[in-house]
Amino acid sequence: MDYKVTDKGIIVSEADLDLDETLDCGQAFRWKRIPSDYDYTYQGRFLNSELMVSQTKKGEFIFHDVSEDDFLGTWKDYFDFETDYSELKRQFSEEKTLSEACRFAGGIRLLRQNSWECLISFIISQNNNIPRIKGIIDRLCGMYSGRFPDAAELSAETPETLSELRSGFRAKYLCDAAAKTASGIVNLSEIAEMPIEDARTELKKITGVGPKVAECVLLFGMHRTEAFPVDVWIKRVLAEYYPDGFPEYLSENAGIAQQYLFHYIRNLPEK
DNA sequence: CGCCAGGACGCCC
DNA sequence: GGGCGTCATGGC
Repeated sequence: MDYKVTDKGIIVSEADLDLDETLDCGQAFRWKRIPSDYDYTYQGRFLNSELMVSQTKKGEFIFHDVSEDDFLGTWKDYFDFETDYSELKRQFSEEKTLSEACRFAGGIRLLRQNSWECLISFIISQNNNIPRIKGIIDRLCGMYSGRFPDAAELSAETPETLSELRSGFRAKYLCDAAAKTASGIVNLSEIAEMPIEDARTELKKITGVGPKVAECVLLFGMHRTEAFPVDVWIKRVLAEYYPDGFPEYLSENAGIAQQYLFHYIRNLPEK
C-alpha cells in the first residue's frame, strides 16, 4: 500500500482492494454507496470517525478530507492495509475453487471492525437477509442520532422500546447482549485475546449467540482469521466443492478464504 | 400464497 | 447428542 497526502485528502494506491467487494459483501452493514463522479464512492462510519471514500478507474482510492493522522490512526488499520493480500491469494490459489473465487473478486479485504458493533450486527443477521439487516442497523443508529449505541446505552432499552427497529424476535437478544456486556458478564476485549474455543464459549453465553454469530464476531470484530462462519451459503460451498472437508493448510486464514468463497457462491451468474 | 434470508432456542427422543 | 418446529419481518 502506497499513499500520498493531498489537499483533497489521502490518495491510496492498493491493487488488492475493491470498495464494492469489501464494503458491500456482508461483513459490514453501515456503508452506503452514493452517487459521484468517481468509479464509485462509499460513505460510512467506524466508531467516531466518518468517511467518504472513492475508487477511481485507475484503481486509486481517495479518502476525502482525511488527515494523515486520521488515516494512519484509523483507516489504515480498518482496511487492514498492513496485510499483504497478494500473498494470501497466492496461498489460496493453490486450491481450485478458492482460486476461482479469488479471480472472481480479488478486491475483498477483511475489515478490522469493532467487536461490540459486530456482536449486535450479527445477532441481527440471524435468519435474515442483508438488505433488511442494513435497515435494522440503520434504524438502530437513527435512535441515537446516527451513532452506534454503546452497551450501556443499549442496555437501557427493552424489546418494547426497540420495536421501531422491526427486528422481530431478535430484539430480546439485543437486550441480553447489551445487559451482559454492560455489566461485564461478557468482556469483549478479554474474549478477543482468549484461546478460540474459550472465546466461543464466552460469546455463546449471550442468548441469541450461537455457533454462527460467535464465529462472525470472532472473525469480523476480533480479526481472528482462523474463525470460519458457516451459513447457508458456505454450507453449499462445502457440500459442493469440499465434500472431504476444508483444506487443513488454510486453517490459519480460513476466515479470510471464507470471505472470498461467500462472495463467489452468492454472485455466481448461475447455480 | 409459499419460500427464503450471513440462525438460535426449546423441546423431544 | 441430533432432529425439528418455531421465532418476526420483508422481498420475491
